[in-house]
Amino acid sequence: MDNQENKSKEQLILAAAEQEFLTKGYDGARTISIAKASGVTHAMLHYYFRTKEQLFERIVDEKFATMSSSMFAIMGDPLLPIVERIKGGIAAHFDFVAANPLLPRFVINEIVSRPERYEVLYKRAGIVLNSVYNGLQAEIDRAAERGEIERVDVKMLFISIMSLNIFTFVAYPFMEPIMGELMADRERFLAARKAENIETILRRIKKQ
Amino acid sequence: MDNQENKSKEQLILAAAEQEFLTKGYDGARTISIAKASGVTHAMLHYYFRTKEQLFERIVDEKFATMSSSMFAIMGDPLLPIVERIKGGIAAHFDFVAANPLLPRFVINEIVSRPERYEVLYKRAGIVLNSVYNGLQAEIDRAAERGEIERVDVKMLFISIMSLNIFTFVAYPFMEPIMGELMADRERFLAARKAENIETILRRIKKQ
DNA sequence: TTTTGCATTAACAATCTTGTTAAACAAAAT
DNA sequence: ATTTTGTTTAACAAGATTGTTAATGCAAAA
Repeated sequence: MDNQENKSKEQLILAAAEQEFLTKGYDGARTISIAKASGVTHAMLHYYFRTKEQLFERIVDEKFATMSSSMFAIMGDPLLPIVERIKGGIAAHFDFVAANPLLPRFVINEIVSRPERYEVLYKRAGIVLNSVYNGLQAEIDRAAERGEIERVDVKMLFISIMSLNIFTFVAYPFMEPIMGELMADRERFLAARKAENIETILRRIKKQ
Repeated sequence: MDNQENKSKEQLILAAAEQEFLTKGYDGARTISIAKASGVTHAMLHYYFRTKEQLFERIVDEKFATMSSSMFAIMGDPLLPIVERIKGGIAAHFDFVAANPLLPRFVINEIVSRPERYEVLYKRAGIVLNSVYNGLQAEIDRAAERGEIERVDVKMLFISIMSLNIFTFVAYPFMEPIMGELMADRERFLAARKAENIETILRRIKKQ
């Protein structure tokens, strides 16, 4: 037992479940369609994961972890000078979201539809992030005092970066048809968008 | 027949349906729970709207119209000088989204889950918006030639404005618990955020 | 070889959800 | 007064979806 075949079967179900849940959400997902997509019988899915709920939680846990690590990407490389650091942070975060384009919508939908469930998880994440922000805020304040950049609130800056980067992907299907040629070539558009987001944020912190 | 009582009953169902669909989406919504919320029997809901699908479409139509008019708000007042116009456009759009905070997530989710359904609607909207953009782009180009502002792509600017304004509300439940005191007072935070978004965009177009 | 324990299947049970229908009802029109 | 028209209710039908179970297979351990 517990051989490669088993592992692989469980993995197959998880992979199919991830796809199904990320695109259709909990309510839209069908266990039978997950089973079909992973090539196992419907009963097998329940044998491995007992309930749809439990299968879903496996996916949610992983996705929440991925999501929070994406937020640390914005921090950038602490060894670089502050402007370079922020520049690299934006780019890293953008690439992260580009590699997981379905993630933000999924996480946001999940939190909106069952907020109580994540309260505990959240309070903790909030505390961790807060101390991390404080460090960066201190560095920004020092740079501002040296006259290198404008004095800004790091949390506000983070929200702006996330807004610009995430919205690009969350709203892509919404905007693609109404933006004409600008978005016709996806790769080209994403590269332009990434540069635009960096430019927008750098101008925000530039000393005037 | 067709008296006030009837009108009011249909309206009650529509109001409850709007709330249910906007918060839970099509799959998560239950006709029986809409009926309960509006104080009519389950059969009555079907009597008035035949199917869940038809009831949903009534809501979708209205919401899509609201959404597209929100996009025109970004245009601002054509009589003002360009910088003031953009400033006013951002503020108007922000207020619009603030008044309909559930709208963007609903529209995006709907488009992602059933894209084919909105293709036609979309191609038309795209054409309209395109010509509108062109007008504004021309004005921006003239102002840039006079050296008043930086030369920018108006579509990119629009995406940035939408990103900053919409993400604030879409991700509010996600960020509220991890941003600590910054978001503790909602009114205060939204006012600060609105100012921050305007500042960010104005700096983006400022001549350096 | 027999036993043990997990894996697998097929059939089924229970519940939920949408949607229908027939009958009762109310109000207005004839 | 009776017919007509639209409203409301209760009961039910149909189908989908999740989850269970009993029987069987199969591979390793004893």
